[in-house]
Amino acid sequence: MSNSRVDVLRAARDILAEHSLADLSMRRLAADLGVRPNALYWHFPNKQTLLAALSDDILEQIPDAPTHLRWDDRLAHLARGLRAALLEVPDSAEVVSSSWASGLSAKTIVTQLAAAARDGGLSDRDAHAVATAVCQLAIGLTIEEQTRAQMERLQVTGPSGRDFGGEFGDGLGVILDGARLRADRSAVTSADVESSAEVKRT
Amino acid sequence: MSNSRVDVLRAARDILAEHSLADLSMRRLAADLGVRPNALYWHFPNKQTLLAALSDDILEQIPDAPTHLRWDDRLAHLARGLRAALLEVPDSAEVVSSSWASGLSAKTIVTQLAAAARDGGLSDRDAHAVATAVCQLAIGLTIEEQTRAQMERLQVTGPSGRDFGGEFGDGLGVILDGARLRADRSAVTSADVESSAEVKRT
DNA sequence: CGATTTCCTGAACACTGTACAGGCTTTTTC
DNA sequence: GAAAAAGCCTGTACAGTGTTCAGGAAATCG
Repeated sequence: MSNSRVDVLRAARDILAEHSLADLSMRRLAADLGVRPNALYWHFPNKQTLLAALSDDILEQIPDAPTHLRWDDRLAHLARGLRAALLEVPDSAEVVSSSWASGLSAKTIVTQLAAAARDGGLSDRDAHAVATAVCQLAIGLTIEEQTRAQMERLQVTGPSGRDFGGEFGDGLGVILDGARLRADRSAVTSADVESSAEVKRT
Repeated sequence: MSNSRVDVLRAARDILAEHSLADLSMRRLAADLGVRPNALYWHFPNKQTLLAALSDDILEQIPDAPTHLRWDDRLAHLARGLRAALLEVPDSAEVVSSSWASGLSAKTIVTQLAAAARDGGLSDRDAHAVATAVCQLAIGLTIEEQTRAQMERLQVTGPSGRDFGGEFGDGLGVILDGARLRADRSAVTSADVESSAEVKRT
């Protein structure tokens, strides 16, 4: 009869899925759970941390990259997984964005992406740079896409005519090219120092 | 005695500068202008479009890139100008992000960045991809930075220890590397077709 | 002068996140 | 099996939010 923390998160997800972030109020969420609004404050200290937990929840759906893939393909795989996970839940990109900004959520996807980049021979700095560039691109573009989708649903605007999937693929391609270029560079500069150069390109 | 549209925008900027986005309510803004809240609805149909105008206002401060620079340095110049303009006004990155998402603001910086990339010989698609990657990186990272700054100001959190300037520089470097790689590619593939190849790299 | 534009007021509506104190069940412990 | 503790919720309330509507004063223009 009583709700648990995961019940709350599931209900929150459902509101996003069937309505929008604007409809995700503490009152609405409580009503869907058959409970008074302040009951939610037993599970979460405030709305912000609730949204952060929801954000982590959504990003946990990203599948791990197959280990047999080359590092750059693994990067691409994770990146597309991130975008797919965001697209799965309407307005989730905005939730993730503000949760990352508030520092209340995990950002494990960044470390996963960075790990893949490091496998390509990139320095920690470069690997982290690639990871953040990919994440910001995915999140930023998806915010735009999902906001448009919501506006179209409310009929306040017609179709944008933009191909967000294409834009993301193009941007990802540019970043990956940059990453590969740096992988090559570090391969030649460390060839006489490192012996276990696992780089197998060209 | 009566306020004009630009007065409202200036007052809104001041609230961001001296307080935060959370303090930028219609009531607070009206109070600062010595006016009742609903008076603002003569100038703007709603808060969203007010914020979009504010966003355009902030991004107009980005200086044009010197024409004597090479295309990639011009790109870097514009990118740093974008970041600098955002850092000038606290919480402006979040304002710009939601204004872009709502489609109510101009995004001229994207076309400027894309134009610079096209000067490097990139296709329209690639140029646009580079421009969006740069913008999303700048905006996304600055949202995090400014949110942290606000939290530190309210003492809810200690210093993050992150070097946002460095992270931005690194990410920008990766994207620019990707852009340069594509510039080189299109230079060789179009060498036998185009005669006016202005690319002067290596 | 009258008409029009520009800017504002007063009052109200339907919301929002959150705080405090207290109460009922279910589970754990001695 | 009684006592204690967890877990989850209620009632009420506060202080704020964006926005709407009808109306009004003051400046500008023909």
